[in-house]
Amino acid sequence: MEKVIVICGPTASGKTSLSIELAKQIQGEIVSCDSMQIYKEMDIGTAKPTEEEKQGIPHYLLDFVSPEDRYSVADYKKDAKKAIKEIIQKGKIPIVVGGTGLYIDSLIYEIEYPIIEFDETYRKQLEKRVEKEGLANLYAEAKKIDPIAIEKISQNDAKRILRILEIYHTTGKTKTEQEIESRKNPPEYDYHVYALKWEREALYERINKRVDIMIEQGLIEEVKSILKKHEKFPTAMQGLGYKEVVEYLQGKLSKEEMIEKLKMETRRYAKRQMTWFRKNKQTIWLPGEAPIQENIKIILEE
RNA sequence: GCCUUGAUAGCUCAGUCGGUAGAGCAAAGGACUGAAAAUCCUUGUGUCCCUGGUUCGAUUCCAGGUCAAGGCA
Repeated sequence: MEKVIVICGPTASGKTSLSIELAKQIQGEIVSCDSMQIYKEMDIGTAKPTEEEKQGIPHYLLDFVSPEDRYSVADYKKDAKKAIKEIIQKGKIPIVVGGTGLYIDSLIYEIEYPIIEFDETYRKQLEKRVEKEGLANLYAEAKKIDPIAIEKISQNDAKRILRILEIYHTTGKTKTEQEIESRKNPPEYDYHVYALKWEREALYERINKRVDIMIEQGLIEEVKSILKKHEKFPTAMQGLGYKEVVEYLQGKLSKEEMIEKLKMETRRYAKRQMTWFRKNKQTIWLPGEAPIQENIKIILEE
């Protein structure tokens, strides 16, 4: 089984520089695993690696989706598998790098997502019903359809309640049934998962600094020009840095408040990422503050 | 200098007719299968400014002090 290296870790942990240095030394190519860096035009706020930073290393799944388009794990799984295959065929080693835990899991656990069209009309219909009838009604309905799945879901978790209804509506299957089917196949590659670890304080300091740099580099201008160019953003404007700047541009926050909020939200995001990555017991933890070469040594010894 | 008001959780503040205290926010921990940088769940946090008095018992009442804000000189 071919080996695939996975490098994850919270935001601002140094994944990019580690992965590029590693790729240079082992004839690797990089498959990004980041739900926001996929978008075109969103460069500063997503801390997308620049051409200079890439140092000639090919990067896949970066900068290829319009902010107007919808993109999901299912798309990611398909695109990432294709990229990995291509890299292996070239005789290079694939390095999956990114902080989107859900996307990483779709690969390392080989989760299958059958092809389903997204039913926008039905989603809107459900959202209207939430407004009119209240979420409790839909919760009750979801409970009837899939009592097992609903056990794990809070009565307030609108997204997941709607998803149970959506899956049933479009496939005629329950979420529980679908999840069982999705786990049928064993992983196609030998994934080696590494995660960068930092002391909380040190990581938070890096995050704060990174946000200041983003503002200096012109994040506000970037958001303005995206808003000018596009009208609808099904997911892109959920990105950290984008939604906060939008609030600032709408006059809901002062510039200082916006910057503070962005830092806070980014710290919280990093915390959620760490919770996610801790779950996977086969992950090998790398000290974030160690010299890059030392972490590469650990990876090469595996 | 005088008068008034305030001092309680990391922050903003509520409260205790005297039996050692609570909201929001922040924080910490967790969940996560087609929106995931999203969404959601759980949980603390205390010399109640200091010193003395009254009292079985004071964060609460009284006196003095310190600091802060406002007013008058």
